[in-house]
Amino acid sequence: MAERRVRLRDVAERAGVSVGSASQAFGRPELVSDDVRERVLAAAHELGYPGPDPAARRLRTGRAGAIGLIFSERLAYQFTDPASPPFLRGVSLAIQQAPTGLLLIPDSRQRDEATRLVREAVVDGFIVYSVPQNDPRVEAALARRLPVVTVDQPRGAETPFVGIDDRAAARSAAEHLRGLGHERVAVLSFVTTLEPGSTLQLDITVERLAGYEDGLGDAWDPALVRTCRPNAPEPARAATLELLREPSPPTAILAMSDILAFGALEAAGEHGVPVPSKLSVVGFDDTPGAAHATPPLTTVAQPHEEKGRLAAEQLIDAIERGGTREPSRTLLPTELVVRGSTAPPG
Amino acid sequence: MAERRVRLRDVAERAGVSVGSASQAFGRPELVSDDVRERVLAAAHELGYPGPDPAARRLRTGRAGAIGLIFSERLAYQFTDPASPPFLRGVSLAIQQAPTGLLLIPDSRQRDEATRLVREAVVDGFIVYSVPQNDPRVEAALARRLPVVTVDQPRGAETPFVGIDDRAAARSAAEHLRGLGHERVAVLSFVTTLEPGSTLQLDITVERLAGYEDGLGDAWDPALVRTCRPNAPEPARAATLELLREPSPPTAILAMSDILAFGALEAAGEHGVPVPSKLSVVGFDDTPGAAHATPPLTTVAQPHEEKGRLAAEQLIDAIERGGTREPSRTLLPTELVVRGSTAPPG
DNA sequence: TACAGTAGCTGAAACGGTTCAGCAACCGTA
DNA sequence: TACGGTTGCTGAACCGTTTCAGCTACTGTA
Repeated sequence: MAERRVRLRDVAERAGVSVGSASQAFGRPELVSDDVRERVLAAAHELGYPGPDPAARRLRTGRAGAIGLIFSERLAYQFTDPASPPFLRGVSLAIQQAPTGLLLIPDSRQRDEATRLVREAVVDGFIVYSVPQNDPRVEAALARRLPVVTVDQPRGAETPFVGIDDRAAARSAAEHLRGLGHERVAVLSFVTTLEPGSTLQLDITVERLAGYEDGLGDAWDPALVRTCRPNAPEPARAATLELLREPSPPTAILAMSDILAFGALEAAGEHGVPVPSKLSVVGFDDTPGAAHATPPLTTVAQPHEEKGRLAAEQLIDAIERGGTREPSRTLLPTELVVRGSTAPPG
Repeated sequence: MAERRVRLRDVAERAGVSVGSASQAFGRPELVSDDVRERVLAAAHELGYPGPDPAARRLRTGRAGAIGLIFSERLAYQFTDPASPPFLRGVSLAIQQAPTGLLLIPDSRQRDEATRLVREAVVDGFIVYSVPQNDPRVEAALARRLPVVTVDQPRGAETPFVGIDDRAAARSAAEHLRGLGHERVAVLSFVTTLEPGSTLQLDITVERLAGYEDGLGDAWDPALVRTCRPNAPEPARAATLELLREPSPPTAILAMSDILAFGALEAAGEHGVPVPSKLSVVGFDDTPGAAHATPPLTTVAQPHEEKGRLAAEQLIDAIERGGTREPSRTLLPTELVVRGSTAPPG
């Protein structure tokens, strides 16, 4: 079967014109006469020509018409994180303006498969979204010599950067609890490196821990820090139950995400500890569910959508300007949103 | 500035080998001697060669290494719909196996811009996700003569199809209310066509309306159908308030999405109508928030993630098999999840 | 020493377009 | 009639790879 693919050359031949004219008929119709254009289009139709091959056009013109998005975690997992949709919404807003496509690059179990995908992506630039330090995919992206914009982490990337001041944001949450009078404050943390002992460090975890420590001052107690993996309610629930069962349980909990905070609330309910009178909980992200939780969650709001939009806009801008540009650094504001899940220790 | 791009030819020259060998050194290292491979890699390093150009490779090999995803609505809006993340999670699961990239194709204000993006996408196939009938982007995708899989709608697509039986699912929700004894049942519906009077029909809306009618039987009253646009709580809230203010208000509401149902719950609260004792509400989708709503929402669960996974798997399969295949039709099961938002009329 | 077999390299032909210099034909004007 | 100016078409170069037929040089065996 598989009859030969129809090429522009075939169309030109059938229409009785040169391939050059045939190409114009599709790409720059104003350059050819009506007569030629119609003949070409008719021939294309008769032959079932699917239109100029994108790959070939790309090769010649040098523009891919898409930007690549490199995520931290497995792609599938990424879509369980409530922070992703607003971020992607922001990115979408920007690429609809261009307009340009968005290529999601999945992670893969094998590290080298993953970097291969980065090397082979047909894109004009990359957004690196919250990726650990020393991730080989970032190096692969940089090696492509295309414009790259980093979001959230890695912190030290030699590219334009868009993010928040995680340390200050975490500090504000901790100070809030401290101001209420809490002395025993536990922390539900993300992992600090992706695999134990690896160099794949997650900068924002480190930053936020530092911020919590800043804000808690002498109330900071490393023994009350629990690492939750993955970022889901269940591990947080388990960790919280464990904390509550201790001889002198914490009176407040700082969670690095709302998701973790939800797990904590769940555990408190199960254990019969009323929130906020006996236990205060602070989240991070201000996801849509936070306001509707019971009790409504006190949390640190950060502008996910804005991050996505700015990152994509900066990238598109860099692509259009032809790349080179000194690394800029955009830190967006965060805000502590005080709701019903925090109160003085009771 | 802009020193000339480094090509494989330059690397070969520097390493003192033919371009053929240089190509092998990258792509099929087992075919060249260690000596050549090392010389090539060293030369590449010295010259700052970013690796074989993906566009050129694609042209030559004929594989794009990515699949395209065509959404119904503006991309940005799409990420406000809670059904999208699980769907994308399913797609991600499948493409991580391959592995292959996922190109999101944004809609654009101008219709022709949008179809241009479809025509120019460097992909091996398309997933059409919940797109209206006669959408020109679907035609553009079909014209590419690449494998296409349709999800949800358009219903009549001449491609493999993955979806649910929307009519039966809606009927089950309506029958539930009917079984509880409700006589006056309102419906919060999606729009039926994208623009008023256009031929861009949304099949699932039509199907679900038919299902509601089936299930309600003689209790079906077209005057109690309200169209909510967009799919967001606010329009549903407004419509519900309006319904509740009528002389003889409905005792139950069928909503085409949980999002709409949430708006209805909100309105009921505002209007002082207790749910479920004075007003029953049924949603659709069983989104994560449904179980935690107050009261917990009775809703029709549908397997979004499964849809995404199956669609992507079928597409990848078709691509690997070289395309041709008779259109299959996969209808996934739905389930009415009865929670606390429905009760006999009181 | 002769010869078959193998490993490794070269060179050129695709892949399917876009772009552009150059040319032919035609127009209007003096 | 001569001539500058348009308009529209052709043909070929080029984009940067991969692939493969064919060649060379070497290895091992009889």
